[in-house]
Amino acid sequence: MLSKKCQYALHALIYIVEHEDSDRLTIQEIADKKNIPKKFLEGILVDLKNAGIVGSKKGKFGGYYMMKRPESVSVLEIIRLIDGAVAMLPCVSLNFYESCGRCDDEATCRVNKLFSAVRDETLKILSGNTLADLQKVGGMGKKEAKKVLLKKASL
Amino acid sequence: MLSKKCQYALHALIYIVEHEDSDRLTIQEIADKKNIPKKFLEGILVDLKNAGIVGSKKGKFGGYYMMKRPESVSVLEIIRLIDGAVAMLPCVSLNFYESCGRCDDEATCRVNKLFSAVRDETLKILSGNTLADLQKVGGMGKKEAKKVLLKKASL
DNA sequence: GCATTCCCTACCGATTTAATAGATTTTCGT
DNA sequence: ACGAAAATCTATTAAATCGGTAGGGAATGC
Repeated sequence: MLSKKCQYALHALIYIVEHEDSDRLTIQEIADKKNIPKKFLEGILVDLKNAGIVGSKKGKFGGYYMMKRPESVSVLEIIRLIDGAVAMLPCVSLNFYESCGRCDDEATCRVNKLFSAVRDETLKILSGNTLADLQKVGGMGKKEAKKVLLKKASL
Repeated sequence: MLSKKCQYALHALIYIVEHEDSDRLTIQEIADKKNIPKKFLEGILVDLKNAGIVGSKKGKFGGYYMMKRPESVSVLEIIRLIDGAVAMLPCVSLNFYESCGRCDDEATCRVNKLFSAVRDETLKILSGNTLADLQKVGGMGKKEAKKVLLKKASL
């Protein structure tokens, strides 16, 4: 499961992308519209800012806006930023690897093999789709959206 | 991430399947061989027993053994039993659904669509492979194993 | 009867999660 | 210069979860 923090981050980002025209969005507005605790969202946006994904302006008429282009921000990078590992086992994680301590040889470990496969399939989808891609599937039906999201992922 | 408990459960089960010939395996032996805290493993095996996956015998020369056939126990069912939801969001979980409270309509929610796709791909692999399938990929190389695991999953 | 083994209930400490509080700094309009 | 509005910083908290332990009880075989 993604943490609430990560879920909030994704929804907040999508909201920001959706409203790129209105050039400053306050924490308060995002919190209200997306039903996120304001103070909690505050910290999330700082993380996103430190990662260079959004920018901010202080003071009156300040607020947040996209820094990177939506088509260059993958969902994967948000998850890794906020939650860390995506893999279901530490010993198959690419970015947060740790030995599991149970198998003496990972190359022959059956569990390792299975969850490596799961990881690969998951990463394909999460790295292959950006905030911009999510915008596009907005109006589509379930089936069509899935097809598009998976096609994107197989590149 | 799977919990340690779930990782222990999978490794323990695989060990039991691998040693089906020696007809009783004690907690102590499994704990030693798989490097799992004995007392912790105790509780795990009770869960697996209550689910009808393994059986046990008390007293001297007692121990654990497989109750269900390895080819009828999917990895998915172990995970659901021990950890619960597999999906990355509560609102896309089939067995542990909860509303996320952020989107007013799940049918049009972009996040929901994306993680539904991830869930589908993940479930295909985890439900399509059993403890017996894991045995088979034991000796294979990475590439070959992956191919087999994914083929199994596409049925 | 005794050793062995599973089984049950309870507990514990550390960490993480989700959230809140309060004070500070920056910025803008007037 | 002033005041309102906004982001920012530091600290704290309450609750839940995780990983693990303790200790006794119950069944079984010799």
